[in-house]
Amino acid sequence: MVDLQDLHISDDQAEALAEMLRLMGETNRLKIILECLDEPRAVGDMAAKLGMTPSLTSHHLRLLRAARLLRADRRGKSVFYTAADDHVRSVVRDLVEHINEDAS
Amino acid sequence: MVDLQDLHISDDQAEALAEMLRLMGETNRLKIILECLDEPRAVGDMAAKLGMTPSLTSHHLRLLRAARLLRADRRGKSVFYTAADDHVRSVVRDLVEHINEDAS
DNA sequence: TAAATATATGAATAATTGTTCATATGTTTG
DNA sequence: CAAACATATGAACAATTATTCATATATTTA
Repeated sequence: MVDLQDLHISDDQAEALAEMLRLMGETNRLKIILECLDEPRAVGDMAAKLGMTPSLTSHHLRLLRAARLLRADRRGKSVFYTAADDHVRSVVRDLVEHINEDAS
Repeated sequence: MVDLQDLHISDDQAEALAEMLRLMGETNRLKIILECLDEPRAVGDMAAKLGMTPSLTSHHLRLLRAARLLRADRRGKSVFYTAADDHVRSVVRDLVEHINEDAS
């Protein structure tokens, strides 16, 4: 349970939070995040599954990586992306939970 | 606790979630949402506090209202905005919680 | 009812951002 | 080492979006 006071976040925190939300607020990127939330996914596989070019996928991945939402891990020719940490996983899961329980 | 399956949301849901995140992903709008999350706030008061013009504030409020994140309530000359429902409050609080506990 | 106050709206512009395409880099395999 | 494969990158362009400014609407008060 969150107290009212806790909602007063600093300007810097508001900007940081907004940046994270902005990154998640694009459908393609959100889908990418969801794809590689639980297990590492190769760039090409995601591109194919989500119907986008590898190039575009890579551009989005770069933003997500720069923001430390995802991390990259090369295995041979492929590069696998995963959620950077449990914090990210937790945030995204909470959001999905909310969407799912929202029957309105 | 969320099972892996729960993260597979439909395309429509992904778009809906992305739209919500996109709206929250702009610093001014996020601050507006935070302002009027717990108690109704007048447009002018928010504009003054957040250092933005009433016009711009109103434009943002229109988007938030259209997306049913906030609802408007006129009292005399002023219009007060509040979080549309507990779902919205809950989502935003969860996000703020995450930001606050993120000491990394 | 006229003036003052508060908010909303539309059009125009500025700024940001998503996408594409050509090309480069890194890695494996013949 | 050359060819093939996977990903990344930069520049250019397209699309979206934030902001401003002028003006309109709604409400109260003199």
